[in-house]
Amino acid sequence: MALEHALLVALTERSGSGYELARRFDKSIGFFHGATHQQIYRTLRRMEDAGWVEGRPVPQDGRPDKKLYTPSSAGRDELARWIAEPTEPGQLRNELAVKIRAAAHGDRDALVADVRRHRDAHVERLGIYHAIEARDFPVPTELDGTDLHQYLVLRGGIRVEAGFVEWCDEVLAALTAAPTRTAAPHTEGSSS
Amino acid sequence: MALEHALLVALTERSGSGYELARRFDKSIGFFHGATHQQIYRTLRRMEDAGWVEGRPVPQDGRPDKKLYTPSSAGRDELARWIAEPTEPGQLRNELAVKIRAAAHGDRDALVADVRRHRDAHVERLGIYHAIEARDFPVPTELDGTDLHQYLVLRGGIRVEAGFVEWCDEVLAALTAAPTRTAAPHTEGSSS
DNA sequence: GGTTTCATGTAACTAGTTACATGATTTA
DNA sequence: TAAATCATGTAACTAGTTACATGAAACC
Repeated sequence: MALEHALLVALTERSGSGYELARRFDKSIGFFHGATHQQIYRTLRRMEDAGWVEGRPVPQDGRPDKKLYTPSSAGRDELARWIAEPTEPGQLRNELAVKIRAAAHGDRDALVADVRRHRDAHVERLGIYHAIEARDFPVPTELDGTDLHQYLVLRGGIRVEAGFVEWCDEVLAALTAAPTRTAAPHTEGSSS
Repeated sequence: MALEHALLVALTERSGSGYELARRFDKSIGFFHGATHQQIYRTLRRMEDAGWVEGRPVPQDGRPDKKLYTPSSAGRDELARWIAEPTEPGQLRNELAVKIRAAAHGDRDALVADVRRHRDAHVERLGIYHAIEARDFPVPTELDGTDLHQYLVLRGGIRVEAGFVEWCDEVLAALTAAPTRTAAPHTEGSSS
């Protein structure tokens, strides 16, 4: 499981509560490993039981106590162990791809609309990533340490999102240019 | 859930047993939605309970009976309904990205070796996809119907894999060219 | 006075993984 | 004779999702 290790990385960079980690995940590691707050709370408790992190309750005025987690030396060892261990490339999952495969068995116009929605979503994400790149890493050749690693992950996000946009464009071009000859063209409301 | 729909697509194209579907998944839809045989068997039974498919036991000589599944009209309706429904772009998951973020807290050489392994794996997959493209789709402009949809999904696979290879190259160039200044360079066996 | 933020939690669920079992048949 | 293929299954587990609850504070 990588969530534990993703949390260890985040906590090594800065201690935090479950709530704070859920926030931080939304805008960095979360690009490549999302997690809901419930998952994070549960995993942090498991990690505490395993002795990888120490949770210290911090009373607060006006608002509920928070539990501040800090990695233990066992946690830091575990993180180093995991980094040294080879990772499996892992399975891609893409529902849109399954849908495109299914296109012959349903409403093609609806599919085209959905591909457009995906294209828009990827364009938006790409814009966010480019904005982060321009703001935080204007001179990438001088980067170093954690800054460099953050930048490289961001570059991965940019490549993946740009790739999806190009793929959506290719799919749209193919699906809108050549009407499928298996169904009658220009026919609205196909009856089964 | 998309596995049910992925199975419906596969069964609409050709009826098959759970075992056969597990095989087929390895080399087409499975590129974008892998599944183990247990998952497939379980899902097929659930789909049969829901009336989306009909399973007919087929006795065989010498080997165990197989159960041949065929989509029902309710299943075909469900597939059409699902295609018309918008899909969420969904979360990326990439363990290697988490590892790169973690690179400052572990053995950098081991990470570089792991990125190389990933690069090799993606190059290999890309080679497989290119081979399929050249063999099955030599003239993409003349494609049509299910053939076109298969081709478009394959194109997505090619773009994604090529993107990963380029990303790995970028990461390797950055991690091997500039030794991290946070740790002493040329030092073997970093003590904590 | 209604929404958003902070902060954590329980409970019930769906999805996916790993290990193991059966037993005949074909291939090396 | 050992391994792989065909074909399906049970059982136990880990991972992830969805819905709901609590309660004060700050913001509009």
